[in-house]
Amino acid sequence: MSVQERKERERAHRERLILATARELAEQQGWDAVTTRRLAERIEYSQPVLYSHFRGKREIIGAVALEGAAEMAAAVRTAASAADGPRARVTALARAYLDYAARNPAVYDAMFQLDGGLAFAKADTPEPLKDAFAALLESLGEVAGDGVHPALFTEVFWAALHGLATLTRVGRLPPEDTEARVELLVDRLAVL
Amino acid sequence: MSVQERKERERAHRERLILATARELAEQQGWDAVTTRRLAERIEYSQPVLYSHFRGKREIIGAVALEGAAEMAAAVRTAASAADGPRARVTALARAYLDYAARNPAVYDAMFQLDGGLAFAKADTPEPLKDAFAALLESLGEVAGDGVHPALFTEVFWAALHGLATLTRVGRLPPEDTEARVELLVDRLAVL
DNA sequence: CTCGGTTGTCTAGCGGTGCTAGGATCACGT
DNA sequence: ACGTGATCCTAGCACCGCTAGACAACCGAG
Repeated sequence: MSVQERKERERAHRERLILATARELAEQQGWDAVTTRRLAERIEYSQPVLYSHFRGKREIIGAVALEGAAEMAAAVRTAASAADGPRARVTALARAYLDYAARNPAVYDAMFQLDGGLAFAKADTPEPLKDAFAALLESLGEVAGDGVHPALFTEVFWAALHGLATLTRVGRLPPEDTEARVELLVDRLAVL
Repeated sequence: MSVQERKERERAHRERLILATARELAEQQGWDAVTTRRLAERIEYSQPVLYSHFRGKREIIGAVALEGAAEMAAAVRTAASAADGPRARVTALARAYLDYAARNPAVYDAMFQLDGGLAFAKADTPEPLKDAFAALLESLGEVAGDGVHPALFTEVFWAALHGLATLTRVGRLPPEDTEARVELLVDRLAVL
């Protein structure tokens, strides 16, 4: 069965190559530039090969989005765990979130702006997405305040971060004041 | 010169027809369904006519976005002016904002999700966009709190609303708890 | 070692997209 | 009545996501 195993390894390797290439291309030139033809050319295979790994372009975007969700969850947890006290934790979380979005705009787009064919707020929500929300909940739940459901508070805080990230990204909010906005958000929303 | 005037009237009328049709089609079947061919067919003209009014599809989306910004500014002002006291005003504003986004998802997409080729946070920002922000500022400025710049506060509050609107729209936040989220947001962010 | 069959890949093409060049047609002013 | 200029349409370009069908390369059995 060694032959089969080798083939599976190669196949998995190529799948990672596809995703890495798609992501790289998207970060460099935007998702519009990620066409199946260009992507195929970059990985030095023909177009149909892509379809033996993914159902279509949507699924490629979705796969990149899941990667991003896992990375972001890790980034948020790392930042939060390195901070002392609830206030520092929440601030670090917010900064880490916005920082990730700013540094990986294409991945963030894949997660929230584009249609990656992913389900949400349902039973069949992919694990990385649920875990990313859980990562936020871990630090935000403790500052929800009395009588406020931690999940509801997390949703609102998350929505605020998402709004800041997207509006900043499209140039509607000047990037200079990001730090001031984060402080205002944490000061007001969190019950410390 | 009456002939020329009549032609200009007809031309303006046709331009409104294009925008109304694009918007209707987008609300019915999403922006993906708004192709130049379908749009041309619906207005009963050939494709190139569209290009005598707009540079391309982007500009059509942009024009719909500007319409939407004006409408939303009006909706927000109406809601705010009908409320007594700062707290009721801010709550009404938030509800009006989210309500407009929920009732006109395609227009909201044109404003914030799609590339309508519009400039922001710059000198050449179109008037309706600046005015929509001004409409928010009018009611939100008075609850910014001491030592907080009204514009900065408005940006943060707006971002939170935008986040709630978009995350709800794509199914990431369950719509049932919208009211609870609005109350939490107003309670915490606004200084009453 | 040969050979049948499976597995994998590519070429070619379909219907659709946004956009445009060039010709026909119509309505106007003289 | 007629030349002229504006207006509109037909036809086509290059590109898109996606797929059918031909072809080659490899595997295991005899």
